[in-house]
Amino acid sequence: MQDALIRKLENFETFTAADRAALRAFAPRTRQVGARTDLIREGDTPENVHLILDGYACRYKILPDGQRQIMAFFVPGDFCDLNVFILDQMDHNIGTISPCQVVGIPRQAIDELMAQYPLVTRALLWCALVDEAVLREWLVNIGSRQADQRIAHLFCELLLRLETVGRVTENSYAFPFTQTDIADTMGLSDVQISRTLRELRRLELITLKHRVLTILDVEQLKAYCGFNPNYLHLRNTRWSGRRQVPWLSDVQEG
Amino acid sequence: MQDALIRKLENFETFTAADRAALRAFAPRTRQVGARTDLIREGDTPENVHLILDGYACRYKILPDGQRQIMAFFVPGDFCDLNVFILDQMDHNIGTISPCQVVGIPRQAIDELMAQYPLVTRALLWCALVDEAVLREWLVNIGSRQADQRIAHLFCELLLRLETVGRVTENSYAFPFTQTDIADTMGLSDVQISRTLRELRRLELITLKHRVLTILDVEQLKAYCGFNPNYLHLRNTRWSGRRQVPWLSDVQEG
DNA sequence: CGACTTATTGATGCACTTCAAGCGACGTGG
DNA sequence: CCACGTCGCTTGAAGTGCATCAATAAGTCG
Repeated sequence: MQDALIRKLENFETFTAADRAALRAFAPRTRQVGARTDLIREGDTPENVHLILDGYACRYKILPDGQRQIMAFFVPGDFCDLNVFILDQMDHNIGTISPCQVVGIPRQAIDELMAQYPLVTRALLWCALVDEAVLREWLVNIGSRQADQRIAHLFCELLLRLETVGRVTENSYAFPFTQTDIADTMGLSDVQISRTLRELRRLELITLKHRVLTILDVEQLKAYCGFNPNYLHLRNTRWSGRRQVPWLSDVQEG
Repeated sequence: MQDALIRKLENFETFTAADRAALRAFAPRTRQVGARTDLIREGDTPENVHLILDGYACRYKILPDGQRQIMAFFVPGDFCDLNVFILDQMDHNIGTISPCQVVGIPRQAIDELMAQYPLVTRALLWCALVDEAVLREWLVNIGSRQADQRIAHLFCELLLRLETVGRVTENSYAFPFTQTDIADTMGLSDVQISRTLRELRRLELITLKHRVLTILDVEQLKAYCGFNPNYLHLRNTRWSGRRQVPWLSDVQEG
């Protein structure tokens, strides 16, 4: 349950027990953060790196006219600012969506970790690159797809990302976002999100109630939005496009 | 002229002569590439890192329906894939816009450079983070601004980025993009680009002819689109948002 | 020079926004 | 316990920013 990060990283790299132990050493730093709380704000000088162990968070900017644009979602196992923390000043905000368990790690601790554990270093680097690839795909999503495919694409992406950290059961996962959150993510109005969800429900592609999203037909939803998972650079999963490795399937238990 | 990279990096880090020499050592690998030529394609396994010494290039994806989405512009001094090259497989394409001078650097050479020159390493890391910040801002741009402000924002960004590598004279810079290029960047139609440019010309904010863009009133254009340069994380320039340092203003000459 | 690409302009259509009203769920305080 | 306000969602009606289609003009290159 707490090991979302290790699970995710082991998608890229096969760790030794020492590697895992080094990562688990951060566990005592875990703290609980309420929903709708900023972890760091634009203009702040970043001190700690934030790791989400449980719950959902996001990266966002507020424009002069008050408009909010969400640029990333963070789910369990995600670092919010592994890279960003080297910059002198935050150019955006990071805040929680739902209540979260967050680990704050001093940058020095990260440096030491990287100095000692090359496999972990490689895996973290890989993660950072995948995060950037996701950001690129979001640009494609907003720039090139219309509302219904845009939202369907997001649902597919979250399914795969949450699956790698064991947060999916029978194609269902927690979905604490409001329609306004989705709107500010997709560059659409909240009204349009409502209408689009209605359409996706009508097509029997999804259900969404009590903050739980269920994808009724994954293949059909992927086809609907032209989802290509290559940008997630997954390995060892049923979605990677590579040969599935059966002896890793026992990793899947939450 | 060839030292766009060093100029850009010295925006972040003060180098020693040895640092500069190490960077200049790649110069012999320079090759000329024609306009509209792919440097690397989706599906390829990346070998070399590409550095643009002269000309403009871009990062893009092609969707199943043939739609192109441009995700980044590269100008002199930019690495196209400093990060990406660690991934197993390209999830997008990189191609030139205009004729370019490109340096192809084996990843091993980058590793060696980083092992020996910590200042250069820091500067390259910084660059990579700024590139990601630019990507985030593009998402904001497409997601939250309407056509005219979107394009104005791009013009402002290019002005600053090109200024740091000495490619701007009297608020004019080379602009080899077609209107279709801009359209595929902004998630708009090429017709809309044409109309928007007409509007920006009418407002006497810009002129654009013979592939040269001139910004007639920088402050007004910035105000027009609400441009905030903080995401470029510039130092030592008249745009940084920090107190201007008068004795550095001589840097401005192209 | 002729062939092709790029840019411009008008007419029409549509995807999405904005505005507004209503509704249910939830929490708070009297 | 109910009254009340707030928040999130839904739905309709009207408006608009931009897309699409199509024709012409201007620029570019072998």
